[in-house]
Amino acid sequence: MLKKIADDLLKWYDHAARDLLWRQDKDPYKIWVSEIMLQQTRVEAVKPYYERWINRYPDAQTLADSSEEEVMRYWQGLGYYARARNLLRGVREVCSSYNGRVPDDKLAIQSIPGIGEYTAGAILSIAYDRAEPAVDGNVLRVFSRLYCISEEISQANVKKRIAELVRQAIPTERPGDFNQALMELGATVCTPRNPCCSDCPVIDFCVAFQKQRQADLPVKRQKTRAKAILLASVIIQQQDRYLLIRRPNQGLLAGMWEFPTVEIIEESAIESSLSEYLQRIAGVSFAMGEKMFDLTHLFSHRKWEISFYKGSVSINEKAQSLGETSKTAQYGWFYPAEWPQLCFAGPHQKAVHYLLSAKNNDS
DNA sequence: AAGCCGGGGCG
DNA sequence: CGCCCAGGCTT
Repeated sequence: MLKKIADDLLKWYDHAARDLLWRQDKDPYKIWVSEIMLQQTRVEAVKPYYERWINRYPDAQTLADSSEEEVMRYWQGLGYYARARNLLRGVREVCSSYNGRVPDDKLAIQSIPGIGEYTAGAILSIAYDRAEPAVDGNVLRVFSRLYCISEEISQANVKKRIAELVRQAIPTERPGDFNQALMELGATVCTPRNPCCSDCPVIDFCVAFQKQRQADLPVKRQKTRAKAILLASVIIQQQDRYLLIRRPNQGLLAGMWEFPTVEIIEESAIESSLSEYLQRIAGVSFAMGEKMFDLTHLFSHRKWEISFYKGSVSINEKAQSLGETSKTAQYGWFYPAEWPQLCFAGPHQKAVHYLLSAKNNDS
């Protein structure tokens, strides 16, 4: 029975599998990169990033030798930026402690930063032909339906049970293809909404389909809604350069650049709040100008509503502050021509596009 | 166990 | 608009 599921699934996979760059060889480093990029990220979004990445960093050593600054630029726009930092750390660890070879041991590989339960199983099965489960959101959904599991799937014991069910079904011949086939099925047929059961290669084994419960599964607890936050940002220009500030090294959008921004607590206190902030961060006196535009940006757990204003700083302190720009500074004055070299926080990247296109229309 | 961490596509 | 995605780490 389990054997038949694996056979049918693999037969389906052999003709239904999408042609993806990272499926062209089993280089553990390349599989690793693809799995990290694919975490919580759709295949279509990953494609261009993966291609550019492999062209620039074809092997672990090349990546290990690169600067975090540059690596972050190659990741810019993909989201979840800790993934890139962990990948760089992990690759450096592999080069220094494992002689450049990605470990094939479950315990060792899972101790590498950024590689957890799922990614460990994915790399071991795909790159090393090891019969390890790789249980991601797709597999949880597929199995919750196959076995009609109606408990909440984020619970640790439910995940563990599903991992064991997968383990029992893994064929020894093609464990990597089997895991990928499960994910492919979840991504293209056994989808979250409107699963296409008529196309399913394992419909005969699906308990949820037999009970017509597939639309009710998997059961997930509801997430807390994104909290709205009001922000004010200022565009400050001095002699063709603009003031930018680097966000703290921890937390949301860590270490990325943005226009000076404060949270609006009191509508009437925007200017004083910005003044205090700019005095503290950059040591300049500030005067607010006209409003330029509004912008909203939705994260998974937060919603930013930003108003952008023009602003200026006092002449006296200008000369002093213009000299402060440096790569490691928490703030700096940059020409628009330098902006493309910087990692902007998502919402501010939108503002940059707006400003640059407005500039081009002027000239 | 729950919260944090991005960005985009889709119904 | 809300949901979800080839999750991992921190608290």
